[in-house]
Amino acid sequence: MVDAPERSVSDADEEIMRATYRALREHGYADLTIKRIAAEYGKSTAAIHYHYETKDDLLAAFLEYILDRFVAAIHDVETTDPERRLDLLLDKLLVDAEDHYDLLVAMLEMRSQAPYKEAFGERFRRNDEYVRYLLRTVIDDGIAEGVFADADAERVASALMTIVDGARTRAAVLEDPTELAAARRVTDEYVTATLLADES
Amino acid sequence: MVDAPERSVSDADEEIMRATYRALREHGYADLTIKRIAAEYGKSTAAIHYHYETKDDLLAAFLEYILDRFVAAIHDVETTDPERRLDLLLDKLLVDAEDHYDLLVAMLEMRSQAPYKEAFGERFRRNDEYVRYLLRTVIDDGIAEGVFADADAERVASALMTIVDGARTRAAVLEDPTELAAARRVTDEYVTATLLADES
DNA sequence: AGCTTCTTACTAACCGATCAATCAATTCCG
DNA sequence: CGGAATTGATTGATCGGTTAGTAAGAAGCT
Repeated sequence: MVDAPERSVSDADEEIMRATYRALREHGYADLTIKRIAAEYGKSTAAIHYHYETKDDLLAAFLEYILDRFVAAIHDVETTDPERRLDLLLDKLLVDAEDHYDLLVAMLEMRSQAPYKEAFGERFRRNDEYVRYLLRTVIDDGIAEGVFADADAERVASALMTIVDGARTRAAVLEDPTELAAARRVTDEYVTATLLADES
Repeated sequence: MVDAPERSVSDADEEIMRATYRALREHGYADLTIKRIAAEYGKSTAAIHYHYETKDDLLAAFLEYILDRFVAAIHDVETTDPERRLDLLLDKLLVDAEDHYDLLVAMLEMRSQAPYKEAFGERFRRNDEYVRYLLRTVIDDGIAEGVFADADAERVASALMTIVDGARTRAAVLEDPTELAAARRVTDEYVTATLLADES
């Protein structure tokens, strides 16, 4: 009953995910090897294989882990006021990414492998649908409350996500984090033009 | 004088570029090996190394080759009417990409390696600046001719490129080519709202 | 004692790159 | 003109290195 330390059964798993995270930021996805993950883990490569049969299994688990963290981060936007909530969501999607440039690059690498790794594609699509759902919902709420003009919430959400992904890709590829802040202003312009175009 | 065949000095180079292009579309950048390029080339791997010292050299040459083709394609937009020219440029950037999905994916892979391969980053930045110059110029021309409303051409061009890159990333990652056409409509909306907002 | 966890040592496959050797075409020279 | 020398292009074999994954047994915990 002395479960005080409460090192849960999958305690090692959590540490391996963290080690993978560090190795990924340090070496990038293309140069992410089991050896390097093991080095961060502080144990042998075989120890990794004890917990995860194949590298693919580990990577799939890691993608689950990292996207769950992302969802958790975006989930703590609790404001219900539609205009404020949309602002905060876009901040999470664009502004917060500035502090994690290495991760931004690595995630772009992983995303570029989606067409070749079905597990990746599936998980990225699911995440995409979740974000789209959040955006569509807040927009629809705003329309229902009358603070947003009548608009096609689905299309507006898609447009915003395209801008978000464009900014992330450009920030990573051009090694220019200011792309994110610039895109944040574009989303504001877009929101103002399409959702706040009141003819009062 | 009988230079009829005219197999130019760098004839082999051209064929290797084409072989690389085929191998890239077929296997993707991550799985692009000299062996696979040689297979497409129809000769041995050593034959590749005879023409290009290292794999990096070959890849740098290929990126030059493929981006030169892109520039050539975008260059044949000769219309001078600003509104029409902007439309055609955006068509080249978004609509035409639909026919080359495999290349779209591979180019995203290569772009994601820009932070690790300075030669890539440099070349991608140069290409980016060229596209930005084209867009800025056509917008400034339109403003000068009075067909576009007064606007910050640099910022509008950046916004359009963010949308373009977002659509390309999403089309590749989500394996959904319709993202491109959808983004094309967003650019139209954006152009209408920022450049054609005449209060006649 | 017995189960979980881990290490050491290993394999098989693949990678980019290098090597000497070969062949065909071209150039040089008497 | 014609043989000799040179050059460009290519092959097959191989090298050193790295990869993911495996096998067998030791350590440690309960």
